[in-house]
Amino acid sequence: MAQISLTFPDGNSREYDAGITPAEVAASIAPSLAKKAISAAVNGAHWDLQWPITEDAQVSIYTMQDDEPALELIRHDLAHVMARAVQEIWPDVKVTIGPIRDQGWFYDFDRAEPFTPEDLGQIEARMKDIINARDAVKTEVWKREDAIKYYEEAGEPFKVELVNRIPEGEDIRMYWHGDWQDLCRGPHLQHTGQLPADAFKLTHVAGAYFLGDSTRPMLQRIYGVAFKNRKDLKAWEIMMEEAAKRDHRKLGREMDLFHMQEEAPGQIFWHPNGWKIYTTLQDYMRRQQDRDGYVEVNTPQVVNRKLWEASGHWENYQENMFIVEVDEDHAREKTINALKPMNCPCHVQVFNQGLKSYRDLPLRMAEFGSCNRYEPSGALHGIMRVRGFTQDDAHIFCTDDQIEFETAKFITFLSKIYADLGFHNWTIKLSTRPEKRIGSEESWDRVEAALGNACKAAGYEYEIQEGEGAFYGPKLEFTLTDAIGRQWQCGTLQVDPNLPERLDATFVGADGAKHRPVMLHRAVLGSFERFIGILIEEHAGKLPFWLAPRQVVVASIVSEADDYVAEVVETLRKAGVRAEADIRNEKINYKVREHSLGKVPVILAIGHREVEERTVTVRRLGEKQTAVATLDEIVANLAAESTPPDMR
RNA sequence: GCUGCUGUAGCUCAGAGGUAGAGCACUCCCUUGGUAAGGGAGAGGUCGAGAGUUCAAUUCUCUCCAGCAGCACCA
Repeated sequence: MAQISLTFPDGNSREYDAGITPAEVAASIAPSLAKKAISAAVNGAHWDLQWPITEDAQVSIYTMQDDEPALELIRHDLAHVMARAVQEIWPDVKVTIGPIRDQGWFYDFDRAEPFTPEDLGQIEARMKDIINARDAVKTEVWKREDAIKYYEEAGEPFKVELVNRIPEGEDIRMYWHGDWQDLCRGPHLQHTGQLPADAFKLTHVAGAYFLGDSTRPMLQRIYGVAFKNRKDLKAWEIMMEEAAKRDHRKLGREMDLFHMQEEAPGQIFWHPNGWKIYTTLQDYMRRQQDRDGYVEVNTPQVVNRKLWEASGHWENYQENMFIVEVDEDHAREKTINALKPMNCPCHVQVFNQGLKSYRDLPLRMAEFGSCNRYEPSGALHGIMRVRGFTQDDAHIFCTDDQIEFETAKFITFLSKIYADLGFHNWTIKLSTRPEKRIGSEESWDRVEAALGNACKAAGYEYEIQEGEGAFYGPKLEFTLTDAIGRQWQCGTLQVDPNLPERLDATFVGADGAKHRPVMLHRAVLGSFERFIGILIEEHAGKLPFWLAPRQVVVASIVSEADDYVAEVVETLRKAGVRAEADIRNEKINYKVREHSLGKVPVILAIGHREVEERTVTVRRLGEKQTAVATLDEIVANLAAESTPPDMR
């Protein structure tokens, strides 16, 4: 038999017979290692202990000490164990796929009856039995015909389809956990006893389409999470509770920011507190735009379908537009209009008024554009995904040659805004030409390069998303990470030569001839509604002082202080601080509790002492400690703090 | 839009085939209290909407609406 040379992490090499498995290699090193081993790395690939090694390779044996492979295997093996448990309890259930995901895994089943929460408990119990049985995991590579025949006989139509979908030349690998069998690429653990019986949890059931295809029947998906030990599972549970505490829908109610109701699904009734956040943010954005060379416009809400037909939106997005019909009782002839779902066609109309010269370019046209989209009911989510929203939208009309400079300028603009708003952790993704596209290869080459160069010029790295661009041009996406690690795609810049073409936008060039401008669609926040939702969750409601809708409550301790409370409030307001009085007949404990829950950043308490000394006792949200300040001091400090970051 | 679940007072939730309950919030009274709930009294509900079964429906059934979780979607 041929010999191969395996090199280990410590640099030593040993000769083995070709076809040796990592399990045997581990045994040759130490019996204890063979027992502890979970999988291996062979030339960097994650390798099952049972897979043969046929050529010289770098090999390392993984144990549960190696976090990444350990978690991958735990979650993946648990997916199989769960599917086995389900089929043991309900033999008529059909299995489909069960990949790992996030902190756990899911597995999709076809079953007439819905799974109930009680079923999940039963499945979990059975899974623990399987783990305790320490069943061996076995694997084999099968011929396609054999696998198909096997699944046909087993009555597993989804598996037959999955086997058929495996590309020619790829192994068709079968796995067994005990007697239970599944089609799987692997790798897997040695036996089910390597799984932690106390560090996983089935979280919920939901519908999911087979292979994500909404034209196919819906399956039932069971989600689970798993970790290496009980402690990590607990930490995850605490993290979930933390996320629930930050939920903007809950905080929106508690802080009296907004509400939504049945009569206007997906639309927001902003209360005074929430609207203060909104207008403060909008004022800030307007200042940034003004400074960065934008002009601001405002365009109609209800626009005749002719424009949407010309722009191409009618054809592609009619289903998602709010249609407004005006009938003959109201007008001479019936007209069909749509609430604008986006601002760009209207901006082209503004551009098209009068002749534009190359000297007018780049023309940066901004609008806080109120848009309405008929989003599918299942997509709605608090104020994050709504049917009525306002974009911080702008279109930069420019020449091809100006794309790179304008993009770099935009990235710099966006980075300052994110920094001002407290987001320092964000990334750029460049989406390149998709399969279905218009335009020449040369122009795609040029524009993709322009975007990439612009990122570098602005000093940022970017990640490429192959084939994810729009059919008419590439785009940049700006994704920020929040305080608890969630990612939000907010900013975007999209190159569009198509719409100017469709709506016949032109400018007169230096040569006296008409030319076609290109449009850069761009947004920093995305929509105010969603961004405010993100801000609320990022800060768990404790917004930075300048954005906090209620900044200061001046609370009396005794009613003799009422006049001085009024004076303090008045003085703060004159200094530009949002202050209000609380002179209710309640104890200071009660007032502190209530305003703390309302996330008011500063409470000024006023009793006899403060009245006499013309001071205030300052209590900051989240701090137990109080401090005494003179009225002059506190007004000066809070006025400074209330100043938006760009005006300091 | 799809699958599943949910809808009872402003909020959080309990409840039962015979037209409803708690805590907090609200109003009034007492209390003037020094940093996360002082005490008492009172008021408040077409039980999401419509239809059906029944002597009787908020409760059971169906349809619709909305919300929640996930999927699909996100120009």
